[in-house]
Amino acid sequence: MTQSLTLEPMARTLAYRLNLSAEDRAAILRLPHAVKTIERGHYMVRERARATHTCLMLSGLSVRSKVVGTGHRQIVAVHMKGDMVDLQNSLLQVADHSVEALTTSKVAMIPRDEIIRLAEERPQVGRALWLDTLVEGSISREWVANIGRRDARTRIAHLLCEFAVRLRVRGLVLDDRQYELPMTQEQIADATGMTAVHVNRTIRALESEELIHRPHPRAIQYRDWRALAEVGDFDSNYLHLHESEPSLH
Amino acid sequence: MTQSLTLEPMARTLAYRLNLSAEDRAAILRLPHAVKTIERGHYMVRERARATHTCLMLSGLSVRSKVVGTGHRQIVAVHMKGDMVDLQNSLLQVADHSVEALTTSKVAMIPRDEIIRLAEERPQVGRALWLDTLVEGSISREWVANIGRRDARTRIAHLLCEFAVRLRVRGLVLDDRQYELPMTQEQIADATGMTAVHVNRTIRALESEELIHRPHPRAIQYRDWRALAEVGDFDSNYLHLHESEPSLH
DNA sequence: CGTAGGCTTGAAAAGCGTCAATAGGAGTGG
DNA sequence: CCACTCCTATTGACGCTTTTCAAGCCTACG
Repeated sequence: MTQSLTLEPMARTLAYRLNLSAEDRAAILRLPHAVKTIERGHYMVRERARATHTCLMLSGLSVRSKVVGTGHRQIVAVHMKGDMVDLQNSLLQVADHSVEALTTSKVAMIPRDEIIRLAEERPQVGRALWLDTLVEGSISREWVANIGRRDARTRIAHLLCEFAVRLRVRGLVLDDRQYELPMTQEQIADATGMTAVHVNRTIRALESEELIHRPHPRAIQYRDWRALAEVGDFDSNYLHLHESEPSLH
Repeated sequence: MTQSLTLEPMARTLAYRLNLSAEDRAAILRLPHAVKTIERGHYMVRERARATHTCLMLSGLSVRSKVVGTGHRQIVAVHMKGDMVDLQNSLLQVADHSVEALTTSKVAMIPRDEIIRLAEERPQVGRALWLDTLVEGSISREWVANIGRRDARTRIAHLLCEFAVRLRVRGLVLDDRQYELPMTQEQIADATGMTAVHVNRTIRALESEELIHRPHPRAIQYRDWRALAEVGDFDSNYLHLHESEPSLH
C-alpha cells in the first residue's frame, strides 16, 4: 500500500523519545488529514473557540499567545516543523489561547477524534503523545522561570539559545552557526515579557559584545556557543533531548 | 475484595473531566503505593535527579521550583490535594525541576512503571492522565502570561483568585470566603517573579483597598469576588473546570 | 518613488528592586 | 515563666532596570 509521507514529521517527533513499531508509525502516517497553507499573521485557533482539529506544523513558524486585560499580548510558546500545536485545544473543550502563523506555514489538520482513537488503539502512540505534552510542559515551566527571574540580557540570550537548539535538532541551523529567526522585535518582546524598545537595546548590546551577529535583521549567528549559553544561563536539560544530540559548539 | 481508598483523590482528579468506568476507578485504587509524610521544607524530587515514583498529594501544599544562575528561585507551580506532582519527572528521564513541601504533606508514592502499565492497559485512564497533563500545561501558560504581562497588583490578585478557585473545587474555601494560604511572602514572590518586599507592599495595598482581608498572615478572605477577579484580570477558563462548578460570588 | 512596517535611538518617568532597620510571633531552653 | 532566637512581616529611603513617549530611519514592496 502506497502511503503519504505528509505526516512524517509527526511520526519523527513521536518516535523521538520512545520506540515506535513499524505498525505504529504506519498508523500515524495513515491518519486522515488536510494540508493547509496559513498566511503570515493569520490565526489557526482563536482563544475561546472550540477546536475540532489538531494542527501539525509542516513548515514555517507559529506562536501561541494570550491577551491580557490591558490589551498586551504574551506569547507563551513558539512552534516549528514537527510540532503539534493544539492537542491542548482539541482535547480540552475550549481553547485557552490563540495560535497564529508567524510566517506562511504549511500545516496538516487532523481531526481530533482520529487522534484520540489512535491513542486508544495504540497505547504506545498514546504514550508518545502524552510524552510530547509533558515536554511542552517542561518548556513552559522554563519560560516561567526565564520571564520571572532573569534580567533582560539573560532572558533574550536564553531565548536565542533555545531556538538554536530546537532548530538544530531539525537541521535548521547552518554550518556557520546561523539560523533564521522570522520574529519581529515586537514579537520577541511578547515572548519575553519585555517591550520592543528594550528588546532592541538588549539585542544591540549582545551584538556589540560580539555574542551574536545579525547578517540581516531576521537572522541570528552566534560566534561562541559556550559564551552565549553562559550569558543566557542556558542548560538544554529542560528540552529533554537525547544526549547524543550533536552539540552546537 | 476490600480496597484501600487512599488513592481516592487521584481517582477523583482523573474522573473529573472524563467518565471513568467502575473498573477503571477500581484499577486506579488498586495501584501499589506507599504513603509518606513529607515535612515542611523537605524535597520530594530534586532537579536533575532520576525519579522512579509519581507523588500524589493527599494533604498539604507543595511547589515545583527552578533555580536560575543568579541563585534566585522561581516557583513554577503550586500543588494541592489530588494533584499528581511528578508525572513529568517520572516519565521523562531526568527531573527538570524540584518539588518541595510547603506544609507538612501526606503523599502517596506510586511506582512509575505501574502508572505506565495502567495507562496502557486502560486507554481511558491513559487519556485521563494525558488530559491532566494538558490542564497543567494550560495553567503554566497562564502563569507565563501573568508574570510576563501583568503588573504587580494584577499579578498578585490573579494568583489569589486562582488559589480561591482551585481550593473551592476541593471544598477548602470556607463559607465566609476565606482560605488558608500557607505561603510566606517570599514564596509568593518566587511564584510571581517579584521580590518579597514588593509582595508585601502589594498585598497591603490590596488590603487597604478592601479587596482582601487577612484574618491572620496566612489566610486570605475576599469580600467581593467580582471586584477581586476584575482587578486580577481573572477568568477561570484556563483551569478547564466544569461550568456547573459552584461560583465564588 | 512613495508608503508602511519594522528598526533604532534619546530623554524622561515609573515601577520595582535593593539595602537596611524594626517589629511581631512561635518555638526552645533554662 | 521568662529570655532568647529565628523566621517572617513591615516600612522607609534610595537607586536602577525597564517602560513610555516620541522622533527619525531604513528597507521591502507595490
